[in-house]
Amino acid sequence: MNFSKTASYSLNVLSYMATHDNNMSAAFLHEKLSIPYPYLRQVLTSLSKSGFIHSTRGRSGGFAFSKQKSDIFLADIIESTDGLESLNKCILGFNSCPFNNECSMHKVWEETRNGILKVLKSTSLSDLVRTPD
Amino acid sequence: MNFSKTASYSLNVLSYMATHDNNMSAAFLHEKLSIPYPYLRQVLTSLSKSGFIHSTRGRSGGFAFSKQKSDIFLADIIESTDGLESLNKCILGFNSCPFNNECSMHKVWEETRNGILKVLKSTSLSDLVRTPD
DNA sequence: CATAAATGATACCTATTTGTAGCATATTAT
DNA sequence: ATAATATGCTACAAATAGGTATCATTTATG
Ligand code: SF4
Ligand code: SF4
Repeated sequence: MNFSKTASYSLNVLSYMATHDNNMSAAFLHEKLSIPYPYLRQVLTSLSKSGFIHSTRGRSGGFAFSKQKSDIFLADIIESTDGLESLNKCILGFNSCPFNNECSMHKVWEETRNGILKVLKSTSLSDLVRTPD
Repeated sequence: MNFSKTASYSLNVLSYMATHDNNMSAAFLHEKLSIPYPYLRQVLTSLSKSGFIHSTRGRSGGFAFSKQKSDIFLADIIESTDGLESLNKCILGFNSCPFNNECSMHKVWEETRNGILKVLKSTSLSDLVRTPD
């Protein structure tokens, strides 16, 4: 009942970058966020390939946003890592529903997941900014 | 962003049993729910050990509820499989929050997860019954 | 130019989850 | 009694997720 580590690390990295701006190296992010360095490298590469950020190589290289922070929504980040399909499954784990979509969980779960989706789709990285340390 | 297979299978099995009553064998449940038979066996044993159901061995054995269906809440089932702690983590994946618990996701996520918890804690197996096939 | 500091790419290892197999034991029908 | 049909137990295998290690390439700086 939570996102994968990869998704969490991605949110973590991007939200940190969004609130501190400018170019950041993997080594710096590793130090700040305590994400295992080699794993973090992979996550950053993958975020680059997804188009959220881009890299510059060489001595003072690192990663920076490729798009406006206001154009990157949390749902985009989850979509690129875990996918969002899981939010459309029966919470009881049935593949074919024996209750004709009418058991007492159905509606309430539908509303909950729509709520989650709505928040993820309407919150961009620029919306997160509050009191960064 | 969903429960483990073990948790889903457990919900699936128990909700099926709740709406069809009486003693059921693993073989029968396997046929009805298409859960891999050996895995299902393990799940059923584990649900027995958790006290939701009990088994009787031998030729006409199988599994039946040990408690009133109205006393088994979905939250109990999730607790015994995946645990519920995951619902208390920062959605952005921070261990120590750099936003002083004030980023724009915090409150909304808190409300969402409290909503999920509330539903899981207030829905018992007997509440599920609707139009079983 | 040489060095240091960065990413690109990729192969590998480890832990967890999911799924399989087999034998022991219990109970019922015949 | 014996066979059939159950679960108990437990070891193993496969798939996935999480994490590590290495070397090549790029670029700024002295
Ligand atoms: S009605 Fe209940 S069992 Fe059927 S799909 Fe909806 S949540 Fe699942
Ligand atoms: S304020 Fe935001 S980053 Fe901090 S714990 Fe809450 S959700 Fe996580």
